[in-house]
Amino acid sequence: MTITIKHVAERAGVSTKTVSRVMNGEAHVRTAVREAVMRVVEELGYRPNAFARSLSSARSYLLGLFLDDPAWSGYAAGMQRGALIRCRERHYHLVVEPLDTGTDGWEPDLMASIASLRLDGAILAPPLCAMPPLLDMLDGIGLPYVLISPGKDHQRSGSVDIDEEGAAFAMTRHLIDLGHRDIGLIEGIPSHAATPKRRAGFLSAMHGAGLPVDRDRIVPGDFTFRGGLDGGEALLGRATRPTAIFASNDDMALGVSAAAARRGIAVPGQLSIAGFDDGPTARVAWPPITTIRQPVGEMAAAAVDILIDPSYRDAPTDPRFRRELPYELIVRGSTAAPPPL
Amino acid sequence: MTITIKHVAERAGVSTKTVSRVMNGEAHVRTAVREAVMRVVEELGYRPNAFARSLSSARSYLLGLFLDDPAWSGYAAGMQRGALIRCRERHYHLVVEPLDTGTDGWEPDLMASIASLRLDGAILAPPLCAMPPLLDMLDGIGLPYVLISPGKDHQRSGSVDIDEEGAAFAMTRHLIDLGHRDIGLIEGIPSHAATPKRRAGFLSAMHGAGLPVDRDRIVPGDFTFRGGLDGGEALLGRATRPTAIFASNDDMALGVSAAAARRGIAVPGQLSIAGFDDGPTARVAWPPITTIRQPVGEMAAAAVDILIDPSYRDAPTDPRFRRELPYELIVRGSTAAPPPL
DNA sequence: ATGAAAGCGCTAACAA
DNA sequence: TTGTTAGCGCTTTCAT
Repeated sequence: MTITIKHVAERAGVSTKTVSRVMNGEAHVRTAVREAVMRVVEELGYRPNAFARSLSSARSYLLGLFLDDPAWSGYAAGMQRGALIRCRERHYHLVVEPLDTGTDGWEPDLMASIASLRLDGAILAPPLCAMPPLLDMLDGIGLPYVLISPGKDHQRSGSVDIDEEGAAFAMTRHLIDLGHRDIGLIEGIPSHAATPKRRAGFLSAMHGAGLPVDRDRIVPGDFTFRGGLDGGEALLGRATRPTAIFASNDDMALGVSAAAARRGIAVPGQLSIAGFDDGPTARVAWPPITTIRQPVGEMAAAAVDILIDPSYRDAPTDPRFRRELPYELIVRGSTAAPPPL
Repeated sequence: MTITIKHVAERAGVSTKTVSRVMNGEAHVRTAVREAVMRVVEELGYRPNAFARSLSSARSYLLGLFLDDPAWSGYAAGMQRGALIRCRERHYHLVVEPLDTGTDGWEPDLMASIASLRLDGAILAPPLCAMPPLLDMLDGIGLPYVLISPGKDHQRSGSVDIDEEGAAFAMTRHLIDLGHRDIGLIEGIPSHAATPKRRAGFLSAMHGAGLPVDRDRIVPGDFTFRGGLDGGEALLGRATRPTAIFASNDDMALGVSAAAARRGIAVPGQLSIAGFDDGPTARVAWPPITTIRQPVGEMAAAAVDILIDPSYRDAPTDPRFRRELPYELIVRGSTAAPPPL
């Protein structure tokens, strides 16, 4: 038989309401009573039933993490891990909702899930934060949400971000400082807010150093290994090829690495390669990839903190709910000085 | 205001119990009534409150996925994805519980979570299935569970598995068929049930082909890139080195690949490398890794099916709840004939 | 500071 | 085949 609040109340000689107060850390309980109750709780191993609690109170103690990441990459995994850990610390639970916004019909599914679980809030990972219809929908049903690395829409809600443009600038600067003059860029999926920002950082570093950027040095990508391979092939197949390639994430950097290997181009001797994210794959390569560390776990944790903040619901646009976390340039073996002319 | 079962009942002119029956697909409802109710449900956009349902029925419609994977590798991610998708199809929800059994104090946390969520069942990913104390604990509280790739303990409960030994045999055979005679093996973490099985498959293929296996051709590993790198260094640093290395998973195969690159050993020209799992990293390498495809997603889905089966709870040891899914040998660019002598 | 009573929205058991 | 009556275990409201 499961132990309920009644058992505890009876045993402690108080009312169930008092036990409830103690369990929720509410005020107006004498220390002696509080301690007595706690003792009985320990003794009996009482665990409040999450369903009963959610049913009677307005809160569900459940947060949703919405992901649209078909590749289920290290990025998504890191995000989830960070959110999960923080949720547990705060006595919340996390419900992961993988969406496939590429296919039709995701909307009712999501709605059903939200409605039946009475989520207290949601974390939207990119590229979902750049989907106004989704945000509108959430606004419509009054579900608070926090955006991770949003684009323009970050005014309407809390958000956690890094300085994408600054990071891309720093990486490009690193390559320039090594002596590179001709650098190629492989972009990310256009729908990700990070894509234009990373390009902007790249261009501003190049232009700031007085370096021209030829139109054919920027090629599209899709954040996958395959995309990096194709982008790398395109850049390395040109009559004159760049001495460095900046891929907009690590998986694509690995793709470039593979393209170089295929063509017998030594990395970093003849070609420097840079990535972005510092996901698990960046270290699982040879040479290991120079990249930008994005603290995905901490970003997710920060999002949880924001959602749990009792005042968030009423003032989601308050600037203090917009956080920017620091990135870090991680120099590894894939970048070096360009080959002598 | 949220729409409850009462609103639907009233509007449809039936009792709440009838609505409940319709929602749960129970029998004993006339088609006409069922349809009428469904229409109202659609009209009002009614979504049953999961908490109320769980509170009054014995079930929570929640399954737990217990993972102890500090690296949060592609393996764990694939497992989760598979479980998540199947859960959604079956109108269940998944709660992911990352455990750290390496550290003390995980037990009360887990217990609290299980108790307060009233999980209907749990999926135990390796190496948790090889932890008798955990299984005992779950048995103690009467929580049904399914083991993924268990070792000896698979008698006591439902399980989903592949033929680890057969798969390792097939991979070794593949290398032998290519002409390799001297093959190194990098093992996995000893606590994983798969480790001894994969070694057994390796040895039986070698011995079956009349090939000796020197003691120093088998080195320990830990399923990480770093471990593969070290293992590779060890094997490639010997006076005479093997012409092929079979790493017990993909991440380690990548490590071997890196070790080879470091020493200027061409893959597959001078060294063949094989992995296991066919996780995301196997394709994110150059050359791509020859490996064993383990259908992790389907394995997790199968585990969900078993847990949801109404008769599972009463007969967890029934053989029909022990499933073995097919593996597949995936030949990619990392294996080829050995170099001529 | 504490308690009694009344639900939260649903399903189980029983009745009709 | 359908409806009625009690709860599930907790929190809320309102007393005291």
